[in-house]
Amino acid sequence: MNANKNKYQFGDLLARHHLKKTEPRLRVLSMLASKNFATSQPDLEDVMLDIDRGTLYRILNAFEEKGIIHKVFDLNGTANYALCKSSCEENHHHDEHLHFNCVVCNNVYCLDDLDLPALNLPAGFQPMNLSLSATGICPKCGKKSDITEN
Amino acid sequence: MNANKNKYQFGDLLARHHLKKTEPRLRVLSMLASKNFATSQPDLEDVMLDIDRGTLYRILNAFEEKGIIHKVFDLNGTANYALCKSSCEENHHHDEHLHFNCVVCNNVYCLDDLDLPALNLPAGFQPMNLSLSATGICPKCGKKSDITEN
DNA sequence: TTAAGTGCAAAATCTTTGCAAATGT
DNA sequence: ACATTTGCAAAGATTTTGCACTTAA
Repeated sequence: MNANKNKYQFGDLLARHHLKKTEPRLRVLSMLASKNFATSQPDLEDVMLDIDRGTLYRILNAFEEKGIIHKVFDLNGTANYALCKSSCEENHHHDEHLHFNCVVCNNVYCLDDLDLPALNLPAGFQPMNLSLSATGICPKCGKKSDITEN
Repeated sequence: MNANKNKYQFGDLLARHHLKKTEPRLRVLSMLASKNFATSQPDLEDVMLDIDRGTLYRILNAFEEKGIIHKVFDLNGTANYALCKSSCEENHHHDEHLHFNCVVCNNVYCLDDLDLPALNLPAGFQPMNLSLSATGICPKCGKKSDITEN
């Protein structure tokens, strides 16, 4: 079963980061794992009404500090969270990263495995991390409007 | 005189957008114009203690709606504001844009006139706006640490 | 003169924090 | 059994809003 497999994986993941395997944490992890785009704190809260808001903040902050998830800001400046890919789980995050912000559904897609073209910055700027973010229409919303037009 | 010249320019700018030329607005404009990086609301507030906080929010929102300034979020998710370049003053913002986020001073530099390399997105994603954001060390902070190392 | 903008104060949000009870190891 | 984590409630911070007064056009 996938759910069980994930539970093991998540338990492991938490253990590796010296975090106790608690129910709220596992639920946050599986929620984030189930989506291919980043989820905002309000959205998480809506789905997990029974988890205390303060606890949710603490969980998200802890996960972020440990590098389990990363935070991106959407068009409204709201923090959205996504699981880090395995390659950035241990301390250093990916160097290059594309975030696609859909103007319709407002979801943030993390398109990690895209090779970004080289970039030449003005003199003196020392980049540590590049992230390209695009706004536009995501496949899901693009499809919807096609249908509407029929 | 530069100050006077700016006042005229800003008055004009406001008029073009059907906004009254008020003192708080002119001060916000000249503050933003004086920097080559985006300024956060808290920073603006600190400098302009005598302008009411609510008014400041309203001014910034009005400017943003009119396309006079644009908003970018820094590493902490705080909104930072910068004057739009002339090319994006009228309604549509620049398509391509580089924001450089300094991890030391936390300033956000808008490096507009940089040509971004072409990018190929996964199928279905329709980009409307691309913006590359980098984190790293800005020239000013890079220089400081050089000196410290001597 | 009058519509728009400001300042002040109150409300609505959003986020963090302290502490006692519950939970994982 | 003990250190962590949770839930609840209170405190802080941030942002928005209503309204009377002021100001630019």
